Amino acid sequence: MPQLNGGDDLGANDEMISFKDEGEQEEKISENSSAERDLADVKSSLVNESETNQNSSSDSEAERRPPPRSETFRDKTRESLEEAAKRQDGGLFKSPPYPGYPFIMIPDLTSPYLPNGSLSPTARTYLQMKWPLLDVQPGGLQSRQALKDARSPSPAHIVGPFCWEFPGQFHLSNKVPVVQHPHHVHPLTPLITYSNEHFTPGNPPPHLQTDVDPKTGIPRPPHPPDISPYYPLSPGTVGQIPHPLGWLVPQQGQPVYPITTGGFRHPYPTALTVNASMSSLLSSRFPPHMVPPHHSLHTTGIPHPAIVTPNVKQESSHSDISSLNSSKQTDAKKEEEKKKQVHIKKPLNAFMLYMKEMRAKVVAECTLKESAAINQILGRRWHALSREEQAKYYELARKERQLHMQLYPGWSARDNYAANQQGKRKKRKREKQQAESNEHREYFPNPCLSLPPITDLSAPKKCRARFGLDQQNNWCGPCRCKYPKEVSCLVRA
DNA sequence: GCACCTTTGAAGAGC
DNA sequence: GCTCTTCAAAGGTGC
Repeated sequence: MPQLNGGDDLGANDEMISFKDEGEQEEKISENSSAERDLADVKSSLVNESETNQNSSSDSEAERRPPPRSETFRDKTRESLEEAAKRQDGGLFKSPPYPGYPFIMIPDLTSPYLPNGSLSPTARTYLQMKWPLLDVQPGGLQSRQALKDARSPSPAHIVGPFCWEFPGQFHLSNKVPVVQHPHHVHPLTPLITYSNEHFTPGNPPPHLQTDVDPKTGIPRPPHPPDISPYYPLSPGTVGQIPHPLGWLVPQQGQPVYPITTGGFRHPYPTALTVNASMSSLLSSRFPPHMVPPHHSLHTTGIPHPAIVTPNVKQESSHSDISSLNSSKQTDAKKEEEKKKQVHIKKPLNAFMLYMKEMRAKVVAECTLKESAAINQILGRRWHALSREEQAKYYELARKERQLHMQLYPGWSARDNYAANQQGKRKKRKREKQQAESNEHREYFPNPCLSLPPITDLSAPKKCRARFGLDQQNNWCGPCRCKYPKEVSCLVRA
């Protein structure tokens, strides 16, 4: 975990290891010719090919990316560590780039409208800064439309294929039925100020189909005024699109803040100012597991994508008729829902936030669709990022964790361990690894030498973890010397 | 329908 | 204190 106050590591240790592994892996790949390596080569070449294509299409990025392995990330990390050692002052996070985030940024939008109904200057400035595509003019119809759009757009919305091609769709996760944020974008994403490239006006790539109204021929806004499965709307509130600030800013169409038909009501009540005391107060009265599953509302009344309610598909009917037809099923489902607890997701880490933002871009740049390959590219790009760029994501992730802690004080990552079919996956993985280990043992007397390159380095750690420092006599030979250079070999010496 | 792949990071488990 | 494992996202793939 990056030491937010203690230094400049930013997960540097792990990065060092990972980066080093990657380099060594490439070296070893050239030396070995097993079938697995060949497969890995194929995959790697696929990724490299994609990256090559990206380079041809994006010279600026190619210039930004460090030359392969010569000026390695390891070197950068070493320099940074030395720098941090000199400073001893808390490193990058001494003065976070977003002090008070997100609570300081929000008040500007908590009351985006002036009493006369026009958009407030601050909100206008914010919207224009965040989404230059928006034509936010004071008081005009455009401003209202802009704000309406602004309730949902985000970087991914504007450039990515995930937004308007699959509006209001659900995603069924491998593990738990998950209802996504309507537009597959993290609610904090719009608050990210570290990159403006996604906000650059421009036409989507040709292969990204713009949703065009078949009747008018006019491209529809990225988010059709459809009924959001995440924020169900009553017929009278159709067209009220969720705000881009997601769960941080209560939606106009949300049941928790109903809008009267008489006029425009102040849509952002004081509940918006979620602070620790309030959150703790509410949570003390209403434990997270007691949060009503509908609409993923937190005890504060604010929906959060981390709250996942199972079997919500039936709740997202797109018409009254279908809702009536499904009412019986819904009743039956409700009983099942009661049995199942609300699934609160883990907060996203820095890399996940980075992936979430950059995935659409990579998908657009490359023709790849497989997430596995895309993630490989993103992983390399992540390492290619400068420390300052990474720091922004680390900071954002830190804020997210803090917010998550405030919203769900009693939540623990351990809760989600059990949620995954009682460790079924864990067991399966363990069995798989055990089988692999046994396989290696069959052909190679020393398991550490037989493992693939990356795990080869971790293998000595396994001996240490398996037998402990006290029983080093049980360690295999290479483990004694390879891993604990400073421990085992010194002991033997 | 579900697990897997693939990435990094955070956090819990276990030794 | 260290390593290992799981889970976050994403969507194609295979069984």
